[in-house]
Amino acid sequence: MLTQAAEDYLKSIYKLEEKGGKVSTGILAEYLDVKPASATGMIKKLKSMNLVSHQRYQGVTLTDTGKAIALEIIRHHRLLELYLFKALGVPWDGVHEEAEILEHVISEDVEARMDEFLGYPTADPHGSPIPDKNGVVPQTQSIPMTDLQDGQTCVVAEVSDSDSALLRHLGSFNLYPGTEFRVVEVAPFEGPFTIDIAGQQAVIGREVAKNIFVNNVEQTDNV
Amino acid sequence: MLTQAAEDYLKSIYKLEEKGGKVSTGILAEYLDVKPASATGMIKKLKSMNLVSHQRYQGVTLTDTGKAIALEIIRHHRLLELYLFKALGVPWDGVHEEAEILEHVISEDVEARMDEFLGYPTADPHGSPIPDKNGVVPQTQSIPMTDLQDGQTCVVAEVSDSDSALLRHLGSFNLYPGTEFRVVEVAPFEGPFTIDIAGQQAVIGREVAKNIFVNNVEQTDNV
DNA sequence: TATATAATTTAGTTATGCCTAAAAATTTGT
DNA sequence: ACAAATTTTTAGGCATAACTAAATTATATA
Repeated sequence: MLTQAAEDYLKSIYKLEEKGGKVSTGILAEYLDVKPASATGMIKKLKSMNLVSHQRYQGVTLTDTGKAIALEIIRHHRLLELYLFKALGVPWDGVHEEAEILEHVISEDVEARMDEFLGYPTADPHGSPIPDKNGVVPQTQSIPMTDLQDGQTCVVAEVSDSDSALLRHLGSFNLYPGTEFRVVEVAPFEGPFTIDIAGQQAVIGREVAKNIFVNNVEQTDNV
Repeated sequence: MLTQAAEDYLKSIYKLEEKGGKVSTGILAEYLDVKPASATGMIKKLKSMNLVSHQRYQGVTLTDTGKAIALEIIRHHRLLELYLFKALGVPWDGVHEEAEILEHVISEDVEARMDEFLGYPTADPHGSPIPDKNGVVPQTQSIPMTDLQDGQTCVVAEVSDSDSALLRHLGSFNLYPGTEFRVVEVAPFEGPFTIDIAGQQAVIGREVAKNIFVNNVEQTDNV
């Protein structure tokens, strides 16, 4: 059994690999809020367990085994988020913190039972895809809200899940995955977005918009 | 926040206080499967946090604060057992092991939501009382099955929860809390009990019977 | 291509937390 | 009161996981 810290490192390496290319010790350390030397230490430990590949100064990569474990933990996390949300009514801005702890301790049996209860879901309450039990991640195609233009209609696909204040803010506009909205105006010079959500207007700043991903984009210039 | 080990010590002290009188270092150590020196060490640590009272060579007692924490953990454990059983269908011989881990990590919010979902229950799947959120333990009066005589009818109140093989054995007879049965015969010389459960006869050995507690005992010599 | 800068690794330290064996202290039983 | 049993103290082990400082290696640029 891996320690919680080791699991967190694997999960972080997976996420960093997914978003950018090479995962350097420094980037990993920054992501986990530890010093680079600490990351080097854990990388050596994970390498000795054949969970990562690593050559000095060349960044780190998950092995197939390491990737499987990372996906398993991400699966736990997202299933838990959805389960807590749907079965126990935990507010969507609170599920991340709960899942962050529980993801390391639930059994495979409980995982399978939650999965069944939820009807084998493919996305968590923030729209992030839930890997299936074989580690296959459902693919979605979404673009950042910051790429939208005036007059476009779209559907929220996913929002960043780690800042609960942001989630509460989005919730106050009813801006959840699945919500449709139309871009009324994009203010010039990197300005905010004015959008229309079911008849209600809302102003969304750039920094917030960066955390929102959408799909089903259509041009609907007519009001 | 207490460590898991510290919480386990508090829980164990509570259970030992409940069953017998004085909790000596040796008894506690044996119960937790550690050496007496380890127990002494933890007792000192708990004492420094005002969770136990202790005078050298005189055994250990929970303070009010320590007792409250012990009851909180026991509440977590038993609520979890019932929740896993009812909401997720985990078999009753498996819920103890799961709860043993989760009891240390669930939040108060999740605890409260499980409690609400379950309708503020007072007993877990093995019949053990669930302390309420103020630490009040529902009182029940039950007697060991070994005290029963021929011809008595009773209802299973509680069974020991820590041996899953025993639980599967009882399950094979449908002998759950709430199950009614009649004692057909008590074999002499500390022999086994022959009982009738809804028309099915079963033979229950002394060692098993010691782990079963019953109430609603009535004399019903007539067949 | 040399050198300055940045990133990474190594080595050693700190801190936590729980455990044990052996020796010393204390209590208990007869 | 003495021997036996129990408990405590002492001293140390092991594992995890973080840190700092110094050394090493890579890279960027002049």
